[in-house]
Amino acid sequence: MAGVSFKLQVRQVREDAIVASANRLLAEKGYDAMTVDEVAADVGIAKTSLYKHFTSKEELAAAAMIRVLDQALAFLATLEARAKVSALSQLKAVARWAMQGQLAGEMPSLPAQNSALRAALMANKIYIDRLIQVSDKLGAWITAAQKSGQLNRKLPAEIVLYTMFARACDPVLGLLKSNAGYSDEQIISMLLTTCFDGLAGPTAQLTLA
Amino acid sequence: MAGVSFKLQVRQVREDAIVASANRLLAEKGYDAMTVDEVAADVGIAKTSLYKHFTSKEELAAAAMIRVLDQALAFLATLEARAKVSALSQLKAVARWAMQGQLAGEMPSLPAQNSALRAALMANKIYIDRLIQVSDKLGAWITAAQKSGQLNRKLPAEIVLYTMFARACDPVLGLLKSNAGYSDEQIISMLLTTCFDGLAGPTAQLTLA
DNA sequence: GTCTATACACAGATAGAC
DNA sequence: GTCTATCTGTGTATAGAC
Repeated sequence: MAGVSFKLQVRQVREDAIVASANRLLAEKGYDAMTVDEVAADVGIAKTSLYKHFTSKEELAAAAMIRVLDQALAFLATLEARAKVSALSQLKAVARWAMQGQLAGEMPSLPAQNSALRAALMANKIYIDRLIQVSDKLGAWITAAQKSGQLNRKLPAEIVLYTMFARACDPVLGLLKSNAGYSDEQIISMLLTTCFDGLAGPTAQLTLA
Repeated sequence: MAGVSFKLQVRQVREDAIVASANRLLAEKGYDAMTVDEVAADVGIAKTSLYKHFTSKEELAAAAMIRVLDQALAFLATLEARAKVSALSQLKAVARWAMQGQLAGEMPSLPAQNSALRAALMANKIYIDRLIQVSDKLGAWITAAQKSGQLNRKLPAEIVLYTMFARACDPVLGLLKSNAGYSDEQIISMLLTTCFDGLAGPTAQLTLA
C-alpha cells in the first residue's frame, strides 16, 4: 500500500536526519561528550522519539560510523572507475577525501582505545562488514603501490593501512584549522606531504640548494 | 623544624603517587573515562584525601600533564648535553622517547578538541609555561634541521611541531601493540620511519629493484 | 509515533567524625 | 589528614498520556 510505503519513507528520512546530527556531534565533541539530549535537540525531536529508532546511544553511534564507511565505499567506487591511475594516486585521493571530511566537521574520530563504544562496534556485524570492505579495497591499493615501489616495501601493509585510518582523523587538522591562518587546501596539502613523504620531505627537496 | 619538613616530604611523596596513578589511568582510558574514585583506589587512599591535594579532577589531570612535560624537559636536557649530534637526530630521539613512553602506558593523550579539560589546561599558567619551554626547544631543532635540509623546508615549523606532538600520542601505537605480533622496538622503528620518511619511504628505498 | 515526566545509575564534590 | 557517608548534578533510558 502506498500509505505504508510513505510512512516508511518518512521514518527513513527522520532516521537519516538523526544519524546526520549524531555524526556531526560525534565529530565535534567525541562519543563521551556527546549526549543523546543534544542529538534529539539538534534534530528537533524528543529524546523518546529518538529511542524508538535506536535502542541505545551505542547503537546510534554505530549507525553514524556505518554511514561514514558507506560514504567511503561510495567514494572508493568512484575512484575505481577512474582509468590509468596509479595505486598511490588512489590512496592519496582517499586520504584527501577523509581530511576534507574532517575539516568539514563530518568525520567522527576513531573510537578511543578502551571505550565501551569500541566493544559495541566490534560486536556490530554491519559495522565490521563495512570496515572489512574498506580495508580490503585500500589494502589492494597499498600492496600494489608497494609492488611498484611507490610505497615503502619494508612497511607491513597493515601498518600503512592503520596509519591511513589514523591520519584521516588526525588531531593536527583540528589544531591547524582553529589556530593558524591556513586555508583548508593548504592544510590538506601539507598534511598529505607529511603523511606520504614524511617530515623530511620528498626526494626532490633533498637535492635543492 | 625536622618534623614539619618530614610531613611535607610525606605529603609530597603521596602527591607524586597520586599524580603517577592519574597519569597511568589517563594514558589507559583518557580523561573522560577516568574517574576520581579509580585514581584514589589505585593509590590506596580515600577520594576525600585526594581532594585535599587537588581541588578538582581537572587540576589533577593538569598536574599529570605538567609531570609529563617536566619529564620531557629533563630528557631534552640530557639530549642537549650530547655533542656533535644533528638536529634531526635529536628530534628523532625525542619522538622515540615519547613513543616508548606511550607503549609503556605512561603517556596521556592530547586533550581532545573541545573538552572542558582543554580550557582548564589553557588557563593553567604552569602547564602553559612548560608547554612553551618544550615547544621552544623543539622549535629550535626543527628550524635548524630545516636550514640544513634534513627536514622539508616547505613545511612551516609550526606544522612540524604539531605533527611531532601528535605522533607522540599516535593511536596507531596502541592498535599495533594490542593486535599484531610486533616487538616494541619494531613498532617504534616503523612509526619513526612513517613519521620522518613518510609512507613512501626514504630515498634509499626508491632506488631499489 | 510523539510528547511530558520520571526512574535509575554514576561520578564529582563535600560534611563531619576521628 | 584521613576516613565513612552523603549531597548534587547530569545523562541514559523508560512509563504512560495523547
